[in-house]
Amino acid sequence: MEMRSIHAAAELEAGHPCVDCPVRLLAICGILNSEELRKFKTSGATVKRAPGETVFFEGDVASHVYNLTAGVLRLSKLLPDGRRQIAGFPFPGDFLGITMEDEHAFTAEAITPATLCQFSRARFDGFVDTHPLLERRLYTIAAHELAAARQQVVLLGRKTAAERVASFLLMLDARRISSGSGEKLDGFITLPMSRVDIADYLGLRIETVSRELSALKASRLIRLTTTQTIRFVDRERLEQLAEG
Amino acid sequence: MEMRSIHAAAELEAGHPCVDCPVRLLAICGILNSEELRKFKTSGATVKRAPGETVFFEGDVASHVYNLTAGVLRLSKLLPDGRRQIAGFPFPGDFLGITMEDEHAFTAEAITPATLCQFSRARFDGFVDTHPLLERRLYTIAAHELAAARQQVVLLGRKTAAERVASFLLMLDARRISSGSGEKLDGFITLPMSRVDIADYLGLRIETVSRELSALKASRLIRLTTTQTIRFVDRERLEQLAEG
DNA sequence: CGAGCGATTGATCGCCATCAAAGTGGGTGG
DNA sequence: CCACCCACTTTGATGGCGATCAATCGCTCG
Repeated sequence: MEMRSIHAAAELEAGHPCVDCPVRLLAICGILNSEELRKFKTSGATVKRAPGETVFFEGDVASHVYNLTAGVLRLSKLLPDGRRQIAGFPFPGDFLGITMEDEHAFTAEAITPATLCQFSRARFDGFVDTHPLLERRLYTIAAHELAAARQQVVLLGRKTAAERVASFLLMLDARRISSGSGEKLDGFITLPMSRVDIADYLGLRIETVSRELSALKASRLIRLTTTQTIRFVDRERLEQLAEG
Repeated sequence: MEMRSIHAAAELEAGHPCVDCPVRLLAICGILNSEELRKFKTSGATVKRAPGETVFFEGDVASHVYNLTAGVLRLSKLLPDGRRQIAGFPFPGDFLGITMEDEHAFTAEAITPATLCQFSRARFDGFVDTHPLLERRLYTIAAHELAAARQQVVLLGRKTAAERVASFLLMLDARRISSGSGEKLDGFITLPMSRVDIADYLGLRIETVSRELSALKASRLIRLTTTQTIRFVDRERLEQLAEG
């Protein structure tokens, strides 16, 4: 993998914006060779967002698609009275823009400083038409997101507060992204999002999330190094709890 | 549409099993011409299931994919202690088998008498490889299912019992399938599933579903002709309720 | 050092679950 | 044809989990 990464970078001319892309092989671009990638890239642009800033709002015309190269986002939807549900936390390498609708169904906001590759949807669709492998890749991504969404459906429909929090921690660990540092310390996870975001993802209130984390700590299943850093002490019991 | 249907049927040799398929144009096969369809079909088989019978269990090796041609199914998952969550109700024309995993994540069972076209996954994948339009169609289906799943996430995470039931009725109406009869009576819907199934889809208990339906009836938003047949009396207020 | 925001902890409330019982309808056998 | 049965649904009474209201803690930044 290390080898492939170096090799792929070498294929690209110096100064090509994708040379340094940290998620090049992870993301949809990973299946394109350098010549294709150059053509692809010319139709795009790099955009940055500070924490709290929005990439697009629900209801916006879905005129672009994005590839997240750095940082963490949240995908959320508001009910008329202000209730909020978060449908997911895109991480580096994730693709935004799988929809058949004209408008975005969810708002995408940065949680940490974020960098995205932006492409016009029309141009992107045209590019996909001529690259079957890219279409295949999109299908694979959609299938994975569908599986994740249905997992969240089970969590929200039938799990208790304690089970939801346990499931969430393990899910974050499975992604194994230590936001910011990029390191992968075994048995540790960093929570890039606030308690409010966690609550809105799990269908709970912030006080309940806090209480359940404290309970997990008291039961010696986890340890809270800082508010944002969690160490797994007894992963097996955590997994049992998460599965109900 | 009527014309196209007749024309398409005429292209097929007599006795071809797809001639009479009621969802031919709706389903994935709709994009294939007759020659392709014949090759495709030879790799498949027709299977039938009575209400309550299973098409596949969660955990089963996903050795086949299916196209539902008649009837209604439920996609469900059990937690170890018996809690059940239903992730969706496949209707005629729906495709089953979007997954990148080796095993099915959900159990698929018939709610009404059901008929499915079954294909070996390996053969199906091979067929998809040589038919980009089919791949495109699969991506479209996956995108729609993802949107539906995320809508359910919002419902389960943030809506009240009354809002969930109202949303559910409107969602069924949007599909506009009167199970069994195939008729589309405006302002009526037929519920092919039991109260238990509705409850397990909405993350509620059966008593709560029953109470909320009674409350909607008392508020004159709906009328219950039979337990399985619902008439919309005030759709606008129902929609307001459903959106929170 | 104080202001301010996010997180935690405590006290109480309310929605939906649970427990319980009665109503309804469809199928079967006498 | 009717009586019974059984499963499903509805309605009623009570309870508990997580929400809400409220206070304090603790960290960051000015």
